Amino acid sequence: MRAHSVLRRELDAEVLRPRGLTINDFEALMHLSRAHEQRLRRVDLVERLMLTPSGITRLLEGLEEAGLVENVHCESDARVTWARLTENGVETLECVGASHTARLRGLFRDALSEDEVEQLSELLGKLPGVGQGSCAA
Amino acid sequence: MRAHSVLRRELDAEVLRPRGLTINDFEALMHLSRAHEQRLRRVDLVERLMLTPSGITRLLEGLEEAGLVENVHCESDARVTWARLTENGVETLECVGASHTARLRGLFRDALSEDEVEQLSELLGKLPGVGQGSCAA
DNA sequence: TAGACTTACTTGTGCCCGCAATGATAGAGG
DNA sequence: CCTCTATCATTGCGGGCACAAGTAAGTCTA
Repeated sequence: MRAHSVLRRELDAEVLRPRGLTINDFEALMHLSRAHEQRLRRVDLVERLMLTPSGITRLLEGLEEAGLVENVHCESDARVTWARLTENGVETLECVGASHTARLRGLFRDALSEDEVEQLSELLGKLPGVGQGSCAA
Repeated sequence: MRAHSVLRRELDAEVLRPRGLTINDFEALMHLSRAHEQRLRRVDLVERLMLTPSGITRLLEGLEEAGLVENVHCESDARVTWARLTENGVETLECVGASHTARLRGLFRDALSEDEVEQLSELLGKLPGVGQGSCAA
């Protein structure tokens, strides 16, 4: 719990806040950029970010307003609306991504060896519900 | 990050919500119960719970309203107001505490061996800013 | 094909909490 | 004794997110 608080605050303050983004904004962009055709359904983001559907709706509202993401409605299933990364979104992610992940790595590397990071990752992965789903960080 | 989300939600939903408490409420009570004379300054709670002063103020507002904590003003330093566990607070903590910590342990024990829990704790403790301060959980 | 159920998403509401600004007290130094 | 700074705490404000309820669309069953 403490570990999470510390890391989250650090990342948030140093890298994202200056650009007006939150950690979840960033992770959403990250997942989109890796997805096929840079687009994902709401439900997919719900699972990947561990938020509720309503949280995702509001998060994407903000991202769309910022011009980083756009809505594309699906032809085969009218219930789903794709969230797709815009050109602008790709660029922003490239700018922010480097310093974000660098900082993240830095925080761990400063404190832990390569092996220890590996161990930690493995241990946390064993916790219930954590195993599946690739993590942006 | 995923690990934290999963655990937190689990604990919150199963044990605390039915009693109208949050995880931070619970941890505050926990720290108070261990403290000398069941009382702590705001700043001490700030550090232990990793919240900001304003967060602690509001949190204690709620606990006081619920009758679990009471304010006692310090004679040697008029700036500080002790937060002290009430009789009612002690009882509530005893009721909730058992099932909460049991569940917490259960979540880890199901997934990790005793040694692994130890390893995990040690690894996380190495992260910057996490080391100092005893954790309620 | 009608009705029941599931799935995908949105909206209203409210809580928790951080940030910035403020007040109040304590201690240090001239 | 009187500032000046550090420390403890609270308040106004806003954002992020969960919960509950609602809508729309797909799927299954008879």
